[in-house]
Amino acid sequence: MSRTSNGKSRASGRVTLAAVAAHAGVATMTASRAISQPELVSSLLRERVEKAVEELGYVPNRAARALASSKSNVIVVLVPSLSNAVFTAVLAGIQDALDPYGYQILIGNTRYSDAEEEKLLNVYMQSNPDGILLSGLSHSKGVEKTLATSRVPVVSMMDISTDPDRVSVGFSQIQAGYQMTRYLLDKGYQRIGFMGAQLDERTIKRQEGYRMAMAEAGKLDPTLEMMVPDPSTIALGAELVERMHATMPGLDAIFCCNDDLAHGAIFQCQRRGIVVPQQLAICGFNDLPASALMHPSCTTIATPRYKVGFEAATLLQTLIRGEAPEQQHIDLGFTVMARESA
Amino acid sequence: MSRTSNGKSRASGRVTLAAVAAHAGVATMTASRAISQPELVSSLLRERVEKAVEELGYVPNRAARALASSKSNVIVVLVPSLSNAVFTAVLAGIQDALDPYGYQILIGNTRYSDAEEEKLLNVYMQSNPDGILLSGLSHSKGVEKTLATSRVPVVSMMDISTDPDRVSVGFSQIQAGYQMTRYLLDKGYQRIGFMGAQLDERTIKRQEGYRMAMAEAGKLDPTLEMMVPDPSTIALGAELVERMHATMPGLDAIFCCNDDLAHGAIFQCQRRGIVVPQQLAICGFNDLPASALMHPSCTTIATPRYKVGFEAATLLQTLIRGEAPEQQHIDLGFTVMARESA
DNA sequence: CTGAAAGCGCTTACAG
DNA sequence: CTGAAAGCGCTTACAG
Repeated sequence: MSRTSNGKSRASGRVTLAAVAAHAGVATMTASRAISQPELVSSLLRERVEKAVEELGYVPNRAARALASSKSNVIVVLVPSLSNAVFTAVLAGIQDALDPYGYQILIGNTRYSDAEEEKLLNVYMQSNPDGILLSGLSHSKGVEKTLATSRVPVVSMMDISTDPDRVSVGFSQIQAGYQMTRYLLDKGYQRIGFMGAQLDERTIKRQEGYRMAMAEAGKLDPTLEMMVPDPSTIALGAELVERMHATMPGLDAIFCCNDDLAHGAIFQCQRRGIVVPQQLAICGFNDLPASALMHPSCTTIATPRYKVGFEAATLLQTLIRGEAPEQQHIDLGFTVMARESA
Repeated sequence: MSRTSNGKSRASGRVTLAAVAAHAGVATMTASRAISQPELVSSLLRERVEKAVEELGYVPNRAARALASSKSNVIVVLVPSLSNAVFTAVLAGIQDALDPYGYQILIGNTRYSDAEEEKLLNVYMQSNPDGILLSGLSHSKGVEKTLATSRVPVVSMMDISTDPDRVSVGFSQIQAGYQMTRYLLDKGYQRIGFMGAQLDERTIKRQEGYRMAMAEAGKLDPTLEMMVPDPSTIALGAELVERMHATMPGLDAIFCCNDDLAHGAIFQCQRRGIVVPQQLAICGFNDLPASALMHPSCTTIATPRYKVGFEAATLLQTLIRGEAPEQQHIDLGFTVMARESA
């Protein structure tokens, strides 16, 4: 009806709340409430507003709402990889936990780089997020500073911290590395190698657990460790098992820091006629879907990645509401999956 | 300096552009320009503004910028899955193409549901996106309507359309299904089955290509098709190969609609002692990393998924700038990867 | 339960 | 090259 259009308007052309209100014959304020807090509006006016919304095809402007309310309803999630099935499962858990609450999730892929993480965080801070989910416990000084000055609630995922100033959801990467190695030792393997790639925080901690167990058994031998900075892939696992087999005499088992490497190692052994586990035992970490089904099936550690995402997002909401969490650090544990390959 | 703080302020507490300007002794407008279009500001003032930004730790408010400029710098991407490596590769391509231009990417996971896609799109429209990237060519009426009325540039990914009102980047799913089947026929296989899951648009089109080739060869037989709506997984491939082998007499090859199913089928054959490809040939679709490395290696179709994302995002930017694209439909092709399993 | 006014933090459109 | 004014489309904080 009352379409004000003087040539020099800056209006976007979209239907505004004011237009809806005019159409419904109420004040803008009433239209706003009818949409956001309908229980505060009489059913008569509420229905008129709803009808106007429908007829005009009104779409709320999120930027305007965020600016006026200084609540963005945005949650930032930073993960090291999107191609790694572990983190897509974490994301699924986050989405399922947040879905009913109308948050907009901003996903940042740090590509395992602290510098990239810092860059992404700084960009995402422009969106004034209500909360932040981070992967891992160790971050750049810049990230620590940004988080400290912004006072936005943060939950760390994948590992568990003991820091009273932090909130974390995950499991002990060191303990998991330790238990996998103990499993191999208990099975009687003598010369157990460690295959690590990417060299991110989690790889290093699993290696630390491996070393603890090996030292405890009096079998620690640094020449049995193969650590490379390349991204973890099946192809790399195939290549490294070849190198380890050739250069580490007497090697009878390999603890691969994740399942991709382990699968590649198993495939390569099949191709080369090395019988797994009789000639060489192989185990991995994460329990990806193929691990249970490949032949031989892959011994590994099952990790609660979906649950990590779900619980972390749930905990973050508690913090956003300003409530104190029941637990600041939630240990979701892990399970050794004994299968055919080791 | 001039900190105005009367008790009833609605200010967020964050450092504003106005504060930066005051600190630098310039007008807000000048501070704005020094940040967004520095070439329009004298170096003297520009440096004073930069210093103020640094000293105050200014973080721009993206909502305010979006509202004032009615440019969101947001690009919406809707994919059917985040756990499927195909779409994470597409996303990587999109991110690499968009990264230099400061867009914020809003990723929506439709979970292979048209209804979910419609819901997500409606929510994301509130962010007033500059452009939209969609997966596939077929969408709900609601989605079509929203896109038509909003007039936001859209590029469809994964398949190629011929519709002059659309813009698309991908390859012909039908042709790829046809060529894979022709490959099997040329190899001499007689009774070639089709294993399809999820029953999404792409599965259906690959099946269509399979049927074309089989009919052409006079070998089309509907009893050789196994179609189930469940999500495609390795476990499902293992289960379905078992059913097909048991119920389809004389079956000598299976075209699985994707690599997950094919890998599961190959693993299961190994477990059951069915020799691949001598007793049963298996091929897949997409060329996931494991396909080249597993034993036997998996014959499949290599798809340009990273490139689809990259080119689609590049094309979208052309549309956003209001330019006419050189080509409205970009066919990136595909490659039959002949390996050991078929 | 309803509404008029002011303001969120920026940029546009002018003017000089 | 610089700046004062107005406005983007909502919500907050009041008042009635």
